[in-house]
This record gives sequence, structure tokens and C-alpha cells, in this order.
Amino acid sequence: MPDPTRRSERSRHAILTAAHELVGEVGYRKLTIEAIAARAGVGKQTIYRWWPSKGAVVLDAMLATVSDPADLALPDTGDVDADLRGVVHAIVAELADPTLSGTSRALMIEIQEDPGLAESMVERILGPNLAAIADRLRAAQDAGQLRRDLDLSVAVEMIVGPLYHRWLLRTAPLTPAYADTVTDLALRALAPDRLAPHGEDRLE
Amino acid sequence: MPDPTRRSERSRHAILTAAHELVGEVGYRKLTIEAIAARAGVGKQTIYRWWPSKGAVVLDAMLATVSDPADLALPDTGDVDADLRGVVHAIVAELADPTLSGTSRALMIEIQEDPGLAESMVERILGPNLAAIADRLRAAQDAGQLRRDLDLSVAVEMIVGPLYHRWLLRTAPLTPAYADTVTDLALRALAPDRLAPHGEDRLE
Amino acid sequence: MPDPTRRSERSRHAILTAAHELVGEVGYRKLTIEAIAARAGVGKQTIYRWWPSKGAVVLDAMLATVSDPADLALPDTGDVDADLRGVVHAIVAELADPTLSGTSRALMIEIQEDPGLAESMVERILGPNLAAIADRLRAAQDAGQLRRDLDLSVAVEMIVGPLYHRWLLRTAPLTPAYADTVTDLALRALAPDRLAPHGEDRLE
Amino acid sequence: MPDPTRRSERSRHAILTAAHELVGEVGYRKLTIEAIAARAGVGKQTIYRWWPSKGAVVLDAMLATVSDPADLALPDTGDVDADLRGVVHAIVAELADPTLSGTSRALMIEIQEDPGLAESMVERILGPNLAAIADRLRAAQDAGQLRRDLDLSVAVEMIVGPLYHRWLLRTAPLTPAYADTVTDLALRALAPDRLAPHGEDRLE
DNA sequence: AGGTAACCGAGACGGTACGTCGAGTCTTATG
DNA sequence: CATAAGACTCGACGTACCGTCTCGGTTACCT
Repeated sequence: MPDPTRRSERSRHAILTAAHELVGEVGYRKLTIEAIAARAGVGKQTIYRWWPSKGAVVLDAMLATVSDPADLALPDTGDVDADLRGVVHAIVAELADPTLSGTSRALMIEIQEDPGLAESMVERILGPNLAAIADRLRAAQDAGQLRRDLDLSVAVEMIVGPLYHRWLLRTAPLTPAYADTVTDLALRALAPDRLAPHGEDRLE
Repeated sequence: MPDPTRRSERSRHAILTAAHELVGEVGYRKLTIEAIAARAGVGKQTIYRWWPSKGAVVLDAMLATVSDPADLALPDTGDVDADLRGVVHAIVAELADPTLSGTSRALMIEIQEDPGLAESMVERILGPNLAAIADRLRAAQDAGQLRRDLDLSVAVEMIVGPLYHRWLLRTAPLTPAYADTVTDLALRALAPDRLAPHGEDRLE
Repeated sequence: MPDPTRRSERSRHAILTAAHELVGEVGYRKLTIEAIAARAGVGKQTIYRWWPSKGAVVLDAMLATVSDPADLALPDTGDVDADLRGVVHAIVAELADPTLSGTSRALMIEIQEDPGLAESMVERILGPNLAAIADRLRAAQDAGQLRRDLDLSVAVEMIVGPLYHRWLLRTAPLTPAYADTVTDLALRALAPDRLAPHGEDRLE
Repeated sequence: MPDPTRRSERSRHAILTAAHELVGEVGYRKLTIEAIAARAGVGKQTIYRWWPSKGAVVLDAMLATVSDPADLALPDTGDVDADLRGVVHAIVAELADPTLSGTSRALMIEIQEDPGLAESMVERILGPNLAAIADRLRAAQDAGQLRRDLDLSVAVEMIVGPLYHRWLLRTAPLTPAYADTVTDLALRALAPDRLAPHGEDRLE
């Protein structure tokens, strides 16, 4: 239970930078706390004092490189399809980038056996990203472009679920074309019933 | 380059059993070759001689517990919706079972960093499972219940993608109700256009 | 170069008490500055400011518990043998007492590697104690009970040397009976030659 | 509980050599297990597997440099005084040698807080050395040069006790002249009563 | 009376070594 | 020659203390 007000900003920054660099150089599996400490010119204890695990350090390092949460927001051009294609392409690009992808994959691994890390991962990275998509979908829903009875978090997962499925399970390559196909299909699922435009949509 | 004909079946079996048990008891991360060898009453070298990695042992252990590929096939009652609910419920149940889930999660982890393992994983476990669903969808397509222009492997991923998304990313609990919602939405996406039953469906 | 006039007596006392207690509880080797500071409710720096080493703290702690130098003096009943038995028994008792012995042993340890400490140890504790014995022997010498050519400091060591030998080298238990035997033998060595009472004793 | 028959002689030897060298180079206090392992080209675990403590390693290293126990035996020229002077001078010389002395002093320290080490120290080094002196004294006793009622181990301690006292307590320098004085005095104590050559000596 | 310089408790910091664990390799004895 | 057993080298783990270095806070002296 250290006192955060006395924390050394210099050390914190050096640690996150070192972690970020090293994860790119040697990969997450071969990344060691010892190496981070050495590179950062810091005692190991200083890392253990402030982070519970290697995963937590890397998560913070990743967040530090991510810019402010405002630009997570999707544009709203009125064209849901186009706006969604923007995000899914960005997701595909990010997951294809070897560096980012390596770290992401590593964190995916860690959260499989570390519920605490999973929680902060969801809270700080995944959650905001999915929420941004959900926001755009809500706007579309308000504009009558989507069914009114949708659970928006499910709607989001209809879109990103198949993308992550390919990335994580490696059943087939994750391409922009695939992302487009998935988006089209998903929007078809989310669209209001065309036969009963004035009735009550009911799902489930 | 060991001689497989002289391999001890007793040892092979003991190793796979021990690996299966241990992955359930301590999780994949804390699973060690040493512990497997000790539990199996086997020399470490015997494991290193026949398997290249911890993941390979666990994969074999999982395959050994999996029953014959024939009963992967989905029933065809004529009602796609019902037949799919059967599989998705089975998937949800399997991923909820702590023992089975432990091993599966372990393999998910390992394939993130071992492409070779990923390949044999897809080939021997994931592939057959997804193919079984694809087969049922093909039958439905042939019966005119689904769009004719579907890429069936994409279709399958529209259904299972969101399920694995929840399981692996832990954004929300994976429940049978969720599986039903996803299946309904997916089928809505995969169904032929209802407004132009005589026209040509066109996707993309 | 701290200013001794501003030194906190409260802290000084708490540190010495804590050191004394801890050396009895965990032994000298496992005694840490950190533990002393914690037990004394004192910042580590306060210890480092006033003492150069762990040994110096313990030496001071011991001196603080030692009573005034006046009662080091041996009684002079006229019977050297009896008077010496008094001291040697006291030494044996002190070295047998687990608490006192712990601290003494600690200092013995420390002076092995710290000549400066050894010097002040000899000056402030060992010296006065040995001098007290030497004083009694001198009286006996003056009374004609001991050889006239004795180096008194050697004489003292003939008596206490064997005692410390057992205590420090642990070759055999240190008992009052052993102390008596040693004293008898030593006195026999120190006594004037009985065959030539009128001649000049000459040693070396 | 490792199996000693499978122990690597190569490693054992390298460790003892490294320990011996390092203790001479940096002293006992700054000697670390890690440095020994590195110098010996050995895993730390190999040291921990076979020795319980740093002190035990150094003790073994010291023993390894000591030649066979046969040459501990004192010569018997018929002149006890001369023969004893030989050993005490050897002891003084050994305790004056900075290298040997450093290690010896270190072991003295260790045995103060490690009874197990103390035991093997006594058993393997101190014991045999003292026994060798006792043997010579026994011969003198048989020759009628010493009192018949002597406890020989006490007799030995009358001689070496004062020597170790100076060495360990650092009250005064340990010189050959001091050793001679002590030996003379001790022999005077141990000699048979000259006034009653035919009577029964009785001590205590 | 206010300023300031020291001590003080607290504890974060960069380090070093600890003793343990497991990886993957090598050796020995047994079948 | 495969095996069970386990010793080996190596590297990282997470912990404990070291001695130094800020932090506020509280005296005690000095203008």
C-alpha cells in the first residue's frame, strides 16, 4: 500500500517506455520484468510496487501510447454502412500491424488467466472502443435505420465478433474484404423489418 | 529422431491424462512439464522426446478426450433455427464447463504464439466443428432457406464469432440467451430477401 | 556532520532499546536496520545519521544496559582463589544467559570485521573488565601470593582465555566446574615457586 | 534429498576452488553464492543442492586445501616444551596470515549463529587439531612430565585458550613471544607437584 | 514574531543478493 | 535403445535490505 502522491513520475514514464520498446523488440513472451527494470534504470521493486503483473505494465504501456479517448468516436456522416466500414477497417489494420498485434495478442492471453487484468482491460480499452461503435449505432437507431428493439452491445458484437474470431482462432486470414462482408451481413440483421415498417419489431 | 515403433503406449497415455488433469487443476499458465512428468510417473525426457512444446501435449490431451468426429454432425430436422440453437447451446455449455473450458482456453492461448500449433488446432479441432455447422447451413441453403450467394464459412462465423468474442474477451457473460439472440440475428442476416423472393439476392 | 545538541533523546533511547530487544529475538545476523527503525518508530535516516554501522548501534545498546564501572571491581577478601571464582562464575553466568549472551556474541562477531569497532569495544567494555581482574591479581602479587615477574595482562588471559575459548569455539559446554578447574590450574601457574621460596622466581 | 552417488565431481571441485579464490579476493563478508556459482561455471541450484549455507561451502573449501590429517600430529622429541612451542608458533603464524585468518575469522562468526556449522567445524577442524595436542600431552603425562589427574582437553585449552582470546577479542597483538609465555605458564600449571613427587596429585 | 535551518517519521528510490522454480539438456541404471 | 529418475546450466522470479534521497511536520535558534 504505497503512497501514490510520492510516486516518481520519472520512473513511471521510464518503465512504460521501456516496456513498450521491449515488447516490440523481443515480444511479450520473452519480455521480463528484469529487462524492463534494467532498460528503465529502475529497481525491480519499483515495478512490483506499482503494478501487480507484467500484463498490467504492458497494458499501461499500451494505454500510454494511445491518444485521448475523444478520437475513438466514430464520425456520423448519416451513412451507417460507410461509418462502420471505417472502424472495421481500422480494427483490421491494427490487428494486422505486427507490433500492436503482438502486444494485443499477449494481453488477450493474459486475461484468459487473470480476471483482474481482464476487468481493467475491458474497462480501459475494449469497453471504450465498443462503446464508441455502440454510440454510432444508437444514432442510427434513433434515425430509424436500425431496429428499435436492439440490445446495442449485442449489435456491436455481431460486427466485431467475427473479426476477432478470425484473429484469435486463426481459422482464416483477417482481411478488409472479410470485414466488409461481415459488416454488410450484420447491418442486414440489424435493419428494421422491411415488410412491417409501421409495426413493432420484436426480437426474441 | 526417435523411433515411434518403440514408443511406450503406457507413458503416452499417462502423460496425456496427467496433462488433462493438471490443466483443469492449476490452469494452463501454471502447468509445467515437470508437473506433468511427475504426475505421469514419467521422465521429463520422455515428454521432450515426443512433443515439441507444452501446447502440443495439451492439444493431444484434448483430442484424446474428444469423441469420434461422426457425432459432430448436426441433426437436420428441417428447422434451421432449432438445429442451430442445439449447437450454440452445446458450445455455450462447453465453454462454461470449467474443465473443458480450461483446456480450450489453454489452447487458445498457445496458438496465439505458435502458428504451427494454430494450424494443427484449426485442422484437427476447430475446422471439423465449424465444417459441421457449415454443412447444416448448406442443407438449409439448398432448401432455399438461406441466401444463395453466401460464403458459408463467413455465415458460420456470424454465428460463432460473437460467442467466442464474449468468451475470450470477457466483456460480458456468455449465456444461452445471448446465444439465442445472436442466432436469431444471424439467421435474419442470412435469410433470403423477403421483399424480392423471386429476384436475385445479391450480397456485395 | 549533524548537530548533537539537537539530537532527539527519545529516538536515541528507542533505537537502543529496539536493537537490544531484537538482537535477543532474532540474533545478530538477522538483525536489520530496517527492523530496528520500525520497532523504534523511527526513520531509517535517524539511525544512519548517528551510527556508522549496525555493530555500533548494538555496542551502544549493550553499554546502555551495562551498569556503572564501579561495580566491576572484585572484592578483596585476601583469598585470591575465592575472589577469582566469583568473577569467573559471573562470566560463565553472563555468557550462559541467552539475552546477554546474544548481544555479546553479536559484538564478538562484528569486531571480527570492523577493527574500529573492535577498538572501542576493547576500550569501553573488555578493557575495564579485564583491568578489574588484573587489579585483584596485582593486590595478590603485592601480598606475595603470586610470582613477582608476572605480566598481569597475560595472567588475566590465562584465566579468561580458556573460558572464552569454549564459549566462542563451542568445543565443549562452558560450566562453572570448568571455570573452577581453569582457575585452579591458572593459579598454580601463577603461584611463586614453592621449592625455592627465598630465590628469585624467573619466568622467561 | 539428492542422490550423492550421482553428484558431479567436476562441479564440486569447481565450486570449492572458486570459493577459496573468492574468499581470498573479496573477503568472506562480500563473498556471495552468486559469485561462486558464476566463477565456478555452475548453476546456483547446484550449490544450494549440496550445501546448506555459505559457511558450509567455505568450510569445505578450507578443508580441501588442508592436507591429510596425519601431519597434524606433533613431533615427540621428548621435550614437551619444545614440541608445544612448535604448535603454538604454527597457530600464531596461521592466525596472522591475512588470507587464512580472514576465512577462519569468518567461520568463527558463522558458528556463532549456526549450531550445525559449529558442530561440523569442531568435528572436522578444531577437534582434530586440539586432539593432536592432547595426544602429545598424553605422552608427556605417561612419561611422568605432567600431573596424572589432568583432564587433557582442559590442559589443551589452557594453552590455546589465551591465544584465541587475543585473536578473537583483539585486546592485544598475538605474537610468538606471547605464545611462548603462555606455554611456559601453562606447563608450569600442568607439571606434577614438585614437593610431593611420590604422592597422589589431586586437582579439584 | 518570523524566518530558516536542522532533526524527525515516513517511505520511495536504485541496487544487490537472496533462495526458489522451471526450462531444456545430459547422464546413469534398468528393462 | 526407450525409459524413469534426476542432476546439471541457465535465467527469471518475487522478496528483503541496503544506504541514499525526497517529502512534510515540528522544534529551536537567529535575527
